[in-house]
Amino acid sequence: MLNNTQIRQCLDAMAEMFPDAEGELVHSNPFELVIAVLLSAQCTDKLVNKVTADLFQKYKTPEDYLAVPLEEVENDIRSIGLYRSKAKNIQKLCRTLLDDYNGEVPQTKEELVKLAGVGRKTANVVASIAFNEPAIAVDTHVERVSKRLGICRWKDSVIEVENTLMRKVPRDEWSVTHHRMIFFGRYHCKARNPNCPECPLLELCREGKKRMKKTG
DNA sequence: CTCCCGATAT
DNA sequence: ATATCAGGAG
Repeated sequence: MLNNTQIRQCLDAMAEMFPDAEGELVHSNPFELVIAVLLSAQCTDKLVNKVTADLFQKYKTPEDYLAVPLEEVENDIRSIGLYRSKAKNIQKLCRTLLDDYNGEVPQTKEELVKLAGVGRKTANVVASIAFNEPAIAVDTHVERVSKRLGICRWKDSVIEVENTLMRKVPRDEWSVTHHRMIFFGRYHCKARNPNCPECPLLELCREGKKRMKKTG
């Protein structure tokens, strides 16, 4: 496991590699962000942006998504994958916004996770990006990077990873760290073919050293 | 735990 | 062909 100094090295290296890391989901208000993040589950941001380009032209409000049959929403997001459950969740979420929140997106994580299709990770992303609430959303990249580097243990659950990061990273760096870890994971410490040979963190990375030994 | 599920990289 | 993609619900 890495000590606090080594974790600091990780954060600094990621900051140097990806100084401009930020969310890549295109949106112009909290409602669009919720829809975009919901759609992004098990799916790349690039593909989500391709779909929402048309989607957000057609559907501006919760009422708009409820004014058409479920099959029409399904069809409009089909290329995303998991489209049946996501379409159903979108309409259910819109119904809740109208019934319980006056058509607005609630601002706290506690309220956000009550919405259909919004779990812990999505709630963290929305709270962080739309409402400036410090949060570390643990997705597949954050989890993989944290475990490979040794910031947390391999067997840790998503919530344990999140708690460890919140404990080890200063609160005012949570959101930016979240984005940098995602960029680091997406473009450098990739799931399939991590770029260990050119990694500034190789010397303190247990997984990286193991891989370098294996593949030369 | 399983299921949802199309697009993409390898 | 197959693993993986900014997960969540049942």
